[in-house]
Amino acid sequence: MAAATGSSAAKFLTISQLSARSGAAPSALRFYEQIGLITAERSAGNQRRYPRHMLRRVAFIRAGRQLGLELREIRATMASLPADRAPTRAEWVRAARAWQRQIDARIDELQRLSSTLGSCIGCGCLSLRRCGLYNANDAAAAHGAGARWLLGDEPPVPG
Amino acid sequence: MAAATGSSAAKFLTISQLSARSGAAPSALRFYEQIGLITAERSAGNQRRYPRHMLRRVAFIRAGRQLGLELREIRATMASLPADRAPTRAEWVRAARAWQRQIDARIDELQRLSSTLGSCIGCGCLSLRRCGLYNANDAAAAHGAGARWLLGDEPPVPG
DNA sequence: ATGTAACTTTAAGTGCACTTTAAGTCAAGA
DNA sequence: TCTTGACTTAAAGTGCACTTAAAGTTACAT
Repeated sequence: MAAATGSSAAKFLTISQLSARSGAAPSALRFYEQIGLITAERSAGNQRRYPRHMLRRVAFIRAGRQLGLELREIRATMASLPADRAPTRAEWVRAARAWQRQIDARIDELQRLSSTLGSCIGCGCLSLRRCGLYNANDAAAAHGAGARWLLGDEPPVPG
Repeated sequence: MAAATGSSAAKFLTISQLSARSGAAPSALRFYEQIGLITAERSAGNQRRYPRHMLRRVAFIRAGRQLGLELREIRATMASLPADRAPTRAEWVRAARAWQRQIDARIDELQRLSSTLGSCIGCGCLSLRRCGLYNANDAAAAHGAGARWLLGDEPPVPG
């Protein structure tokens, strides 16, 4: 076996070890480093060496991506976590709660849309005037146009 | 006032009328046409003219995008809707239900992740061995690496 | 008839999150 | 020492969903 591969009890991880255990491709890890999401120390020969707590950090990033968060949002949340050591319990709880709020907001949004669609199924959505969803989406209405008339093909002029 | 702008009771809509009422930019409408999501008839002078039911179709696309669906998924769902006329109630109900299933699946996924994060907050996630989330994410596990060790920095070797 | 807003096209550009490529360097077993 | 896999870099490429630009045409009130 070549390089540092296999020394699983070592203090530092190589990029392929971190990749294998975090699920992020090596190229992704280099990219994360480029944009300042993670950092790496270097070996004598200029290869990246990651302290073990970096695995938690990368896992956190991957989990965020799975939740549909953008890297910039993840970066914002991670700004409260230390880059050079494992977080304390209090630090971790704060960060995790911030995410839970974002997830829950997204769930609310989807549930609202799901129930909109539900009523929509109920009414058949073939007539705007009889559709209870008429102007149901305030966020879109605030934008001026949006999905105000999700189903209708007539302007909101009563009569 | 120039062009067809303002004739809101007309049988056909211009691209800017459809844009204003659907919330999609004219460039987006042209793009949707390019990839076959919508179609347009043409005026004598080669300008796009949309039948009124096209508004429903575009609204459907926009709603799907808001739900986080990709255009290819939206296209798949819309394949069951007629391109040249308003859908019947039965057609609409089928399509809407297909979406509701997708939304609900996404909600389930997020709720699972939210509760994972919740337990995670509870345990502090500073020790893999004591963390109940250990291997909680089967989807990731199935992929080989994934977020199997969301929080830990040790391999899943008990003892 | 004229002015101008709205339209047309094709091609290139944008932002995100990466991946791939190319050319070269490092690490370690045989 | 040699070989080979793992690593390094910078730059270009990918896929998605559009937007912007440039150059020219159409529609319509006046």
